[in-house]
Parts: sequence; C-alpha cells; structure tokens
Amino acid sequence: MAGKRERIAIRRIENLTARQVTFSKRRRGLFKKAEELSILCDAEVGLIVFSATGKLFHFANTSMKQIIDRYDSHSKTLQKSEAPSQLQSHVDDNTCAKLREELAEATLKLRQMRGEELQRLSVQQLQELEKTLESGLGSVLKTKSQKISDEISGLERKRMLLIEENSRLKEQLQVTRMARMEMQLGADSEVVYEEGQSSESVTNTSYPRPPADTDDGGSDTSLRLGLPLFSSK
Amino acid sequence: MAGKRERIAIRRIENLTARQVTFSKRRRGLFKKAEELSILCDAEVGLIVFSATGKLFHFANTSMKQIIDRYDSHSKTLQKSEAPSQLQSHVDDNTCAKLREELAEATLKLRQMRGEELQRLSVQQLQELEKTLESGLGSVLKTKSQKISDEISGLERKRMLLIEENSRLKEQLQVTRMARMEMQLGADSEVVYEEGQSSESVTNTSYPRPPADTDDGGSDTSLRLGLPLFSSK
DNA sequence: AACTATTTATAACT
DNA sequence: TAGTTATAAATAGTT
Repeated sequence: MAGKRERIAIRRIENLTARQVTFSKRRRGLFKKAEELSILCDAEVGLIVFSATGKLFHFANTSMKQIIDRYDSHSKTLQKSEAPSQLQSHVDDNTCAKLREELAEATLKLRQMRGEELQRLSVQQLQELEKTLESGLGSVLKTKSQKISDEISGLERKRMLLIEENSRLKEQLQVTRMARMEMQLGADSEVVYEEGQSSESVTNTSYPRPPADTDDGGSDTSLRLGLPLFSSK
Repeated sequence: MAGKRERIAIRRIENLTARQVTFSKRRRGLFKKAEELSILCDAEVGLIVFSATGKLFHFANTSMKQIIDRYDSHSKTLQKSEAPSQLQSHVDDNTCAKLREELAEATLKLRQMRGEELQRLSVQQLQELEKTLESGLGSVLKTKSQKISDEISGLERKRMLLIEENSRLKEQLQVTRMARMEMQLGADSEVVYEEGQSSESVTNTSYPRPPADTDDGGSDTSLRLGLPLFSSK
C-alpha cells in the first residue's frame, strides 16, 4: 500500500540509507541521460561523479582525457598541475583564484544558512548561526508584513475612491432619473411603476455596469494584485 | 490537436533543427539532474558538454579543477603536465566575469538571508526566503541539540569512569592505610589520632591530591570542554 | 517560447 | 540490493 508519494525537496538527504539508495537510482538515471544526449545530439559529454563515500563513477562518450583537454582549452582556468608549471602566475590568476575562494566561502555559508554542512561547526558557531538566522527571519517577517500592509492600504484606498465615485455616480443617476421622471410626468401616467424599479436598482447598486468603465478596470487590477498574496501561503 | 507522440529511438537525430532543439532541452534537464544529485546525495559532480557546434557547457558543484584533479588521482593515468603550458597563458575573461557574477549573487543572497536588502523582494519571494530560513534554523537547532547531547553523553561517560577509578583508589588507599596501621600498632601508640584524621579525609575525598595525578588532569580537561557550552547561551 | 500527450524517472514501500 | 507502484518530471511533437 503506497503512502504519500511526493517529490522530495532538493536538499541534502539526512538519512544515510535513503541517501545511498537515492544516489544509486539517480546516478543511473543521470548517466543514462548523459549517454542519450551524446548520442542523440552528437555532443561530446564527460561526466564525473564522486559519491559521498569517495567512490568514483564516470562517463565519456569519447575519452575523458580528450574531453578534459578540450575543456581546458576552452576555459583556461583549471591549470596548476602540482609541481612543474608555475610559470604563468598572472595577476589575473590571482584575481580569479581569489574570486573562486570567496565564492566557495560564500556558497558554504549559504549552504550552512540553509541547514546543510552543519556537522563541522562547533556548538558556539551553531549558536551564532542560529542568532543570525533568527535575526534574518525577523527582518523577513517584518518586511513581509510591511509589504502586505502596504498592499492592503493601497487596496483600501482604491476601494474608498471607488466608493466615493460610486456615490457620485449614484447621485448623478438619481438627478438624471428625477429629471426624466419630471419630464415623463407630464406625458405618461405609468411613470410611477418605472420609478420604483429604478430607485431600487440604484439603492442596491446591482446594475451590471456602472457608467464609467475605467474604474471597473482599476478595481480588477487591484484584486489581481492582492489575492495571490494570501492564497500562496 | 497533437498527433502521435512517441519516444524517439536513441540514435543521432538527423534533422539539424530538431537536433538543436533536443540538445537544448535535454542539456537543461541533464544539468538540472546533475545538480540535484550533488545536492541530494552530497556527491561531487562534474559535467562537461560540448555541443555538436563546439559550444561548451559545464557544471561542477565544487570546482571543475578540483573534480578533475580528484579524477586524475583516482584513475592514476594522465596526471602530471599533459599540456599545461599553452593552456595557462591567460585567464578566460568569461570565467572571471562569471565568477564575479556568481559571487555577487551569492553575496546578495547572504545579505538577504541576514535580513538586508529585502525591499526589492516580492511578498512571494519573501515567503520563500522565510521558508528557507525556518528550515535552516530547524536544521541548526537540531544539529546543535545533537552536538550538545553528544557532549553531555561524553562528559557523563568520563564522569562515570572517574567515579569508578575514584572508588578503586579509595579502596587501595584503605588497604594501604590498614596495612600501615597494623604495622604501626606494634611500634607507636600515637597512631590512633593520626588514623582518625586520615580516615575522615578518605571518606570525604577532600585531600588535595589523589595518589594518581593523570586522572586529575583528565577531570580538568572534561570540565574545560563542558562548561562553556552552557554559559555561552 | 508555449503547450500537452506521453514517456521516464523516481520516492516510498516490499 | 532489487522489484513495484503511484506520482512527479522530462520531453517529443506540435502550435
């Protein structure tokens, strides 16, 4: 009997067994797709995977050496073979290396803030991280509240404007109808019945269209902006 | 409506346009899956793809250089300097620019996670951020609890060992004193007073130094490791 | 690029 | 580790 069978979130699987099983399955799928791409589209594909336990898996439709060489010749950044050639230590290399280092550091911090790679941290560091996250979360909640509040205020303001306009229109309509009624009083005796109908309609504002179309459109826009905010939680 | 929509056979797509379209679609899918594998299973993944037209696409969750180096050290074949001299003549501007871009993005994300630069985010994005932060915070708390629990267990274990050793030492001391007492009973009459002092000391374990110094040092170490955990909250 | 009918991949379960 | 199945994702053919 199957339970709930949903897509997992893309973050490190904490359970060791589950992680290994998923690794096996997805690795197979990935290599299959790599091979298919190389065949279908006449592409040169090289894929290297090290499991968390350090085991190596690799695929190359031509040869890995060839692919790596070709990669090197395209992105001339991953050089520095152990000993011999340190000849080309340009300023650019340093800049690039520094950038890479900073990026690696930032990426690690991001992962840690997302709850990954925490094992290596001390309790002290974890507490600092916790404090940072709580603070960040607080700011986010505050900003979100502010934005929602702003949107609500905006909608309320628009609503008030519409209500005002509506009143004005009702008044105008009333005046118009009164004028028409007076005109008709002198020419037709059935006016009384017709007036009752109209008066009721105005009071309930239940006529399909107000005279001005532009305001109706504005109202629609407001609703479209506002509603998803609360349905997406 | 749609006609027959079957899986294509896995062989080179002859039609150029179809091949290019399929390449685009499948390449995206492949890279996505490569990234997912690296995140989900904590694997090191490097993927290099050259299109039929010679364009390079690549992905590495760490750094391609690191992965290739690791691959080389595993396959133990094409290490050393294959053709490093011509490759390293200059750093690819694109790579450097890309690095800079990625770093900027990572830095922005970090700042946003810390609660800065939130104004430009939509409510939707703020909610995603909130979810991420809550999730990260949960992981941090979980990890911290685990670590503290581990430390407590370790301390408890050490404490038990010390108690054991303490008992053993007391016993030994008792035996030693008894023997000494017996020896002195025949030679000196002042023994009774001295014995009373000593006996009380043993019972309270309040003498400055137990006979074995090594154990005392171990105890100090435990305390130094343990106490800061709880005073730093 | 966008849209779907289908095929695949795969998460949870055996 | 390998199979099964319900469901999510990818994608081939089309617009």
